[in-house]
Amino acid sequence: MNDKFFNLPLEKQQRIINAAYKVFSQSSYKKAPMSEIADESGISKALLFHYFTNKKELYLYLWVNAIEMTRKAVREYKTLETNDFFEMLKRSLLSKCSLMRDYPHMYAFSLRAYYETASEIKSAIQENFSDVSKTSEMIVFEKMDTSRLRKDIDLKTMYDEIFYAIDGYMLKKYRSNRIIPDEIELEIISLIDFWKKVYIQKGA
Amino acid sequence: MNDKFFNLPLEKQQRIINAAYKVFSQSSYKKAPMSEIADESGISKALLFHYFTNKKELYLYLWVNAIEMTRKAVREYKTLETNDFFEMLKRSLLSKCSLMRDYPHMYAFSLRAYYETASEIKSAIQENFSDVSKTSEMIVFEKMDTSRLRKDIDLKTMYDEIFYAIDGYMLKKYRSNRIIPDEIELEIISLIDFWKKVYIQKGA
DNA sequence: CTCCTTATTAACCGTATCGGTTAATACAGA
DNA sequence: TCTGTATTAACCGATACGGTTAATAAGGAG
Repeated sequence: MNDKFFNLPLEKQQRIINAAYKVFSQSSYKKAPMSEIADESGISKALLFHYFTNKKELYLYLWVNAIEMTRKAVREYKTLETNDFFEMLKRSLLSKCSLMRDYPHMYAFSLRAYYETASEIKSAIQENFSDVSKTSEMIVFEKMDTSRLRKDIDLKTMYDEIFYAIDGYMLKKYRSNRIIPDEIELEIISLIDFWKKVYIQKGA
Repeated sequence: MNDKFFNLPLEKQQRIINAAYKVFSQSSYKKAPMSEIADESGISKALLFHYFTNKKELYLYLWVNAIEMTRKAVREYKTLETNDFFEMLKRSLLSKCSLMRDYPHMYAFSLRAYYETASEIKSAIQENFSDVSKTSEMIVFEKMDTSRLRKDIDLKTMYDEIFYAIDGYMLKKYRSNRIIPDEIELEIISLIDFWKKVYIQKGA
């Protein structure tokens, strides 16, 4: 890629990669056209190809960028510096909301990219990701303080169910094209409060 | 459309419309090619166009068909003939699993079709659907026996959260390409058992 | 204003794919 | 062998694709 991209005003950089996140999150790699990304970001296709040598390079840049920014946000929100499960959950989701403010379609992009089947892309993708999600799950389970949680329910199921719900919630938001970080943040917080009420042992 | 389609052996009919459900569930209407549907169902494109006059007609046929079959399955499983919420949920999901055995990609298709933006399609779609999902939610709330449920939690949130989780669960299945009805049925049942344990008032 | 560098794009290229058609073939049964 | 039907290969014009090129616009230095 062309390093001059980084000399662009930050707002323009963001406009371009956001357009790319959007287009790549709505279609598969193969069916997502560069021209649509150019149109969406308000620049010419030629300029887009001036900054990114080809489609594959742009896509992989987006991928690496997404992982990096996610890691950074998780760190900034001190997500793993607590052992209260719901606090951890909250920090994790708030960090995602903050990312969403700058990059509304990054979350959907990541989800889709992980399952991307295009051969040119597939290999480069999956290696660096399985550790991110899998090991973070491990860390959570190791650090988690379970003493205040109900004893009669299976924690793994609870954990899975909560993440299913978050994915389902976000899916609905994306499908209906309502990506409003403030609204999402509020609703997520109220969902977490709901889960706390449900899963924390009475009297604990 | 050509009525001769219905003279085809049922297995072949199903192969064709399943291929169509699959392709239309993976790409938007505009980007889903008829040739892919033909290939996927093992017939020539020309024959596909012989049975369905054009792409739009096929799509709308799939849509009407999906609604009709869903309604039928809900009826067959006597979904609304109980007022136990979890029983209702179970019947509703088991009916979907049974549909999934014949039409694995219908669920994903319906979800996507509802939010389809292509102008040629949009108008024809949304009218007949909002009643299906909205009023069924109404019916559930009207019929629902809440006496055994925990009094300290908000029922609407519980309802929403459960359906988010189911959507999130199914999303994962589709993304990872694991549509195995028997497996899904088992996992769904165990999720429902989990919810029962969580939401039913102790001692009720 | 002139010159030079850099940012930006319109126009283009060859190829692939699209929705849809046509004319010919394979196949069945009488 | 004839006849009607099921099926497809080959084709059509249009469009969209990834990527390039050559020219223009913009900006800053002298």
